[in-house]
Amino acid sequence: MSRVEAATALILEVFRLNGALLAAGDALTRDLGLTSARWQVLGAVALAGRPLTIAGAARAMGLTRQAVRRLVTELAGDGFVALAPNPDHRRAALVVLTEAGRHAYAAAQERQAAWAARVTEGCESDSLRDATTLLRRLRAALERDEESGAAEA
Amino acid sequence: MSRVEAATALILEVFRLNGALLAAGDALTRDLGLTSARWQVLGAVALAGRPLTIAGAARAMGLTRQAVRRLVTELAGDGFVALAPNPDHRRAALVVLTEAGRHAYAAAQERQAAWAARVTEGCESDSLRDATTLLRRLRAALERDEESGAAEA
DNA sequence: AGGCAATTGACAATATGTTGTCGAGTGAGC
DNA sequence: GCTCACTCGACAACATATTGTCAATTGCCT
Repeated sequence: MSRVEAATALILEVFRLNGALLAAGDALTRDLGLTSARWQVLGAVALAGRPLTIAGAARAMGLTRQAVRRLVTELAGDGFVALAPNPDHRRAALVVLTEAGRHAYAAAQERQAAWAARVTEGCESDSLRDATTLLRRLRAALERDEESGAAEA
Repeated sequence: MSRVEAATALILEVFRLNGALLAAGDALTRDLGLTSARWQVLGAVALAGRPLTIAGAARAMGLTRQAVRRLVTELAGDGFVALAPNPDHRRAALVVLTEAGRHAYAAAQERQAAWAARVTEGCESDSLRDATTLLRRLRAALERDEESGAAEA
């Protein structure tokens, strides 16, 4: 199997795994009023160390501002986050977790830890790390390729 | 870093890479009238070895029938595929590539090979294979976990 | 034959994410 | 201070994919 074939197989598996992970995350957090996407937003805000704007959270998650904005609007409507005035920028409010948001996120995180331990049973930590490193490198190369002359090929 | 932390990092990277791959595939095939999703449907049909129904293609791709149905309807509208009567099942028609479909898929495949060779430069084939194997195992464990008692946890 | 469970395509509702566009706000350079 | 490029949130349009539901079809079991 050539390198290109191996890469193609990896890509297709990433697509499948992505779908399966989203489904698993949805199931894991459904009764908390969360979904995979909403949970990930809470995580970005919770783990940032400092308050984030919508655009900042989007950068932290690798999504577009617009996608995160929609999720934040919904999360705010459901009381998981609130928008606090930003002293440094009148227009770009800061997304902060409410008590309910912290609570839901903590519950989700607990479940995820148990779940992750379960499904990675028999996996070496090193293998997981190696795979992560490879995917990261691949994505870096891919993004480099895009912004270079790939468009006019 | 614990196994759970390593798994979490891997999961987040899968989400990001998935998004980046979709964007790259869209850019790669835009002028052919394709997208990542449509291209993948053509691939499933082209590589199956035998004619596929919509549900069969969905299974081959790891998506739902409904998602594939929509794409097939659009692809048929654009002349990339056609629906042929299925001798074995009056209701479930067979998806077949048209001449235009074969043409577009071949062009996309050529570009993808060059692209994959470019972005995997410096990656060992073995590393790609190992990562694929790990992701596959992870997904298998995940799907096993779902259908077992994970829902009532 | 007759019934029944599983599969299939269709349709609807919803969630997620992208691109494109716009005006408001910010900050650096002049 | 002015301008100009950049960033930001908002809005709209669209692509992708899921769940839920339904009736038609099929094949198995009795």
